[in-house]
Amino acid sequence: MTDRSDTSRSRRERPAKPALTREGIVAAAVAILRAEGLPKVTMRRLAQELDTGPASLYVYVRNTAELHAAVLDELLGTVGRAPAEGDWRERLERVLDSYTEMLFAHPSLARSALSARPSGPHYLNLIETLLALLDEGGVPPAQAAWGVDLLLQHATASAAEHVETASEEDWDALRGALRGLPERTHPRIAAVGDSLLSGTPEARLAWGRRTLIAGIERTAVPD
Amino acid sequence: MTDRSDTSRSRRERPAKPALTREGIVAAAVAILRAEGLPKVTMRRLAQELDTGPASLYVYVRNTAELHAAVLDELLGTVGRAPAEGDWRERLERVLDSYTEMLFAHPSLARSALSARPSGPHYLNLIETLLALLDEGGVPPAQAAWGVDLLLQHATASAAEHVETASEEDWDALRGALRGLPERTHPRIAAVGDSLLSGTPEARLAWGRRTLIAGIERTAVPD
DNA sequence: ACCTGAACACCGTTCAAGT
DNA sequence: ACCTGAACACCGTTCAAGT
Repeated sequence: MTDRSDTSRSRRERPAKPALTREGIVAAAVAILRAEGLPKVTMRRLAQELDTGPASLYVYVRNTAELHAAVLDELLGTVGRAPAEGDWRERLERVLDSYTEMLFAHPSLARSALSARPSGPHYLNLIETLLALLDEGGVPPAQAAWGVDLLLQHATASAAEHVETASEEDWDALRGALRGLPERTHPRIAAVGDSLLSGTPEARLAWGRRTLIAGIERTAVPD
Repeated sequence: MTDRSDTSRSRRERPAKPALTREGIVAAAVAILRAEGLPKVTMRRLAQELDTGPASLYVYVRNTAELHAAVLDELLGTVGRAPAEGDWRERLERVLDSYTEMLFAHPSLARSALSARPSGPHYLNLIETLLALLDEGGVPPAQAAWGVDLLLQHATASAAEHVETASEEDWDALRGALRGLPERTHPRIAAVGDSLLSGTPEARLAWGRRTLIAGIERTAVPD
């Protein structure tokens, strides 16, 4: 079944092995991400894919976190620019939607994006686009700046929540716990019923976004 | 220097070794968390602390994720209840503050809380408290239910952003990238200047919270 | 039922040595 | 300067065997 055996080892049949450069490394990392997910994008696995040892990668990449950040910015390339039609609200939501969709496809990347502040060119383009849309909507600059952070955090965190770490069982556990609570000790939970868990991810995401925008429009930043 | 050598190995000088029960395991995990942070709270390290092999822990804990969730709920015990004084807004902010403070002290726990939906008793108490405060503020139940999720996500994500993974360098990188952008291609970023990175974490957190609450108060949930 | 030693299948990162 | 083999110091989880 396994074919990394002796007989096939020396045949050169690996298709399009990327060069050992930063670009080639990132390209190979994206390929592994697409095929098997971020947890498999490890230094060792990547080195194997590039027919070298893990130590070689450290010439081009500081560490695993930086590698993951580079992968994120690469995927962000598909998101950047704003759509041309609709009023600013619609367009804002569409840009955020495209960012979110990308992250929903790779939740573990969202997770890493939360702690490793991205600063790649595609990320900067996204910020520029969002700022322009909020400006068009008449949101004061300082408020818009902090607002962009909040909107991106919301999208990123929502995606990160979907890493598939037995999370179906977590949900069942929470659902069960909520239903089993006596009204006497937890009256408000009983009162809201299933609302705590209702709605599709998309519906909750859209509501969250509208809620954030409504707040951003009317909450001034401190001096 | 190292004293896990032969001579000291058989002396029993470990203070207050917790019993091999779920409670004892969680207690030991919390102790390691407090002393050395979540990354050190591993099955192997924990087993070592409890003078046993890692395999023994699997009788009481399904896997590492479940262990971390149990640790989170344990620490959540210090947060639960609402303060008695002030109007609902002040009290809401204080409860969220106490939740946030705990997570800021353990950012990696926040990170794991984002993907492993908590469902422990202390977490349920926190939800109940937040729902009661929003109800007191006149927020419709369904809106409050989704709002609680948004508020907790904001607090958790903000804490998770602070995992110390060379993040000082990330910040510098972002700051430098923002400053180096030509006004021609990125006019809005140039226009908002330092606003994108301004403010203390506390100030941004407080603004985010007020922004969220303002939005939650006036954004209806879809039917 | 509970506990364990040993094994399987991995990790990130560093460093001395080579080219 | 770039690249590497080998090592160091770890991981989570399973399983057959013991009590």
